[in-house]
Amino acid sequence: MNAIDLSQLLERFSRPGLPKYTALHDAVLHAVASGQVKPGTRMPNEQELAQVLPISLGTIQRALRQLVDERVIQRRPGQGSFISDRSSGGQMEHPFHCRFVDDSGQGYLPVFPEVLSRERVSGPGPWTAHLRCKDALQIIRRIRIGDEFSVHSAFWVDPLRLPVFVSMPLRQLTSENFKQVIFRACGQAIHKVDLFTRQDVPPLEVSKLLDIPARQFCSSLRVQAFLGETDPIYYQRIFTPPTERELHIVSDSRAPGFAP
Amino acid sequence: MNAIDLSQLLERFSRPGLPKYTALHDAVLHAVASGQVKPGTRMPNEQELAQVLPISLGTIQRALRQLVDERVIQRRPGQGSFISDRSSGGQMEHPFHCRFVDDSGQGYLPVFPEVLSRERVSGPGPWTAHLRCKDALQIIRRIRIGDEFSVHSAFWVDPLRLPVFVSMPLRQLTSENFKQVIFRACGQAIHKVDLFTRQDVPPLEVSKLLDIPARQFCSSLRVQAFLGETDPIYYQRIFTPPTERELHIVSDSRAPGFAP
DNA sequence: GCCCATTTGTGCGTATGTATG
DNA sequence: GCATACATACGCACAAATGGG
Repeated sequence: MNAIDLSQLLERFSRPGLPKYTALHDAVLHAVASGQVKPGTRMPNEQELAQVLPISLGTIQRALRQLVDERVIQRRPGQGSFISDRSSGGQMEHPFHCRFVDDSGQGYLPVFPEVLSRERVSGPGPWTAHLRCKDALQIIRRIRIGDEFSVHSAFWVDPLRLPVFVSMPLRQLTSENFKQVIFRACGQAIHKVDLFTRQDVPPLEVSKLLDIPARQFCSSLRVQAFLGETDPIYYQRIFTPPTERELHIVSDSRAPGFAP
Repeated sequence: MNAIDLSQLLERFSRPGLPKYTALHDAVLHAVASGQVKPGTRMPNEQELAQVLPISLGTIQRALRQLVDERVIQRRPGQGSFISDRSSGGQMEHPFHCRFVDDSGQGYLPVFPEVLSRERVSGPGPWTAHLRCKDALQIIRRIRIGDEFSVHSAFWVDPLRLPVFVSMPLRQLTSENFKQVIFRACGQAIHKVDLFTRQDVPPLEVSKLLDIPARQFCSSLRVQAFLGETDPIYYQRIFTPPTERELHIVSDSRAPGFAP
């Protein structure tokens, strides 16, 4: 990753009204998300960036600090700034905001998504309150966790807003990371995600697909995702059958929030 | 909340080696956490702070920006900076990093904690891997959610590190917010919380306490909390009986993390 | 609708401290 | 000890949002 590449990326992500530190943040994020730079890669140092880019040192530091907060990069005095391997890693690493812990307790079980259907649906529906649009594009997937069990995912977006999900070939949809697709399409990262969980009996067709008894209680997870802080971008519902596997919620929550 | 009070607080939280923006951040946080300032209160403006405190404008802005990120304050151009009412509110608002959603879907069910026991326990135990100490102080609580059901909480800390939990009267322990206690004792906020959830059968005595059938599956939540980013400070295990109530995980996760 | 004071938000340039190899 | 590179901090200038007259 050299400063020239970043300079070009930066132009693409610069828009009038957008703070420079956000543009730089998004440019780096894109370079990582798209696989253009591999984990471990060293970035140009602050000084060089400040010379090559039309951004001052302090502003560059602010952008990099945000990337550190988000675990996208790591910075070490005397050494440099490096692309972190935790956040993106490879293709399609973690399908949710949560991941199932493997036997070691350190890593995560691999996931294998399979798209079952993609269609426009008319509202009102579960997505309506969050997305604030009547009709939606619905993508149903079955996602195999390791070689142990499958979860069922229903995903809704506004097709007018994200036509990319309509046009993208099904085959590609299978291997794509949805968050990454949204980031590429909107030029903005998903920052806020609200999770709601409870025990629930899934609809019959879901039980059938997951190959579990009818009326078997599952753990249900609703996901409300926002672009930036307030802008609803997708809605999702996931059913997980009973399993001994622990779900790690990456609640990296930087908020203090007082309570035991 | 005036600048003079903050100035005194700031001195208390200033330590050699500690960045000024952290000291200011912690001072404000303490003022909020301890209830000295009420939600909605207006803070002195940037200029005034920069004049009264031995901190420059840019540094003050950095501290305030962090507080905004953490939802402790809100800032509005042309108006000022205000203590947010979401984060702390009052006494003992949310007992977990998660809260049960009420009927309206907007608010949360009230919680009523009850301390069942507090004792030193010898390791190794569930806490050992996280806290990295053999012996621990264990606090068992039953927490009533609304008037509907109860959850069971086991909480472990290192008594050498947080003797306050040993010395505090039981009655006070009941009404205290544990995170707030830790903040007061350590002068530092809990930033990182790892959550792990799965379906599990609780021990018999837990089933009995929660008044549910033996061998009834419950939702189990493990909590690993850190002071700052890496310093383990407490470990907790919570059993929730089957309920229709949704648990809202405040996963305010600012990390982008790519995936649908 | 428009001007204006207030307050936050962004950005620059620079200086100095500190960790690493 | 020394060069490198990040970390903190300062002071300033101007832009942008808000609310009141």
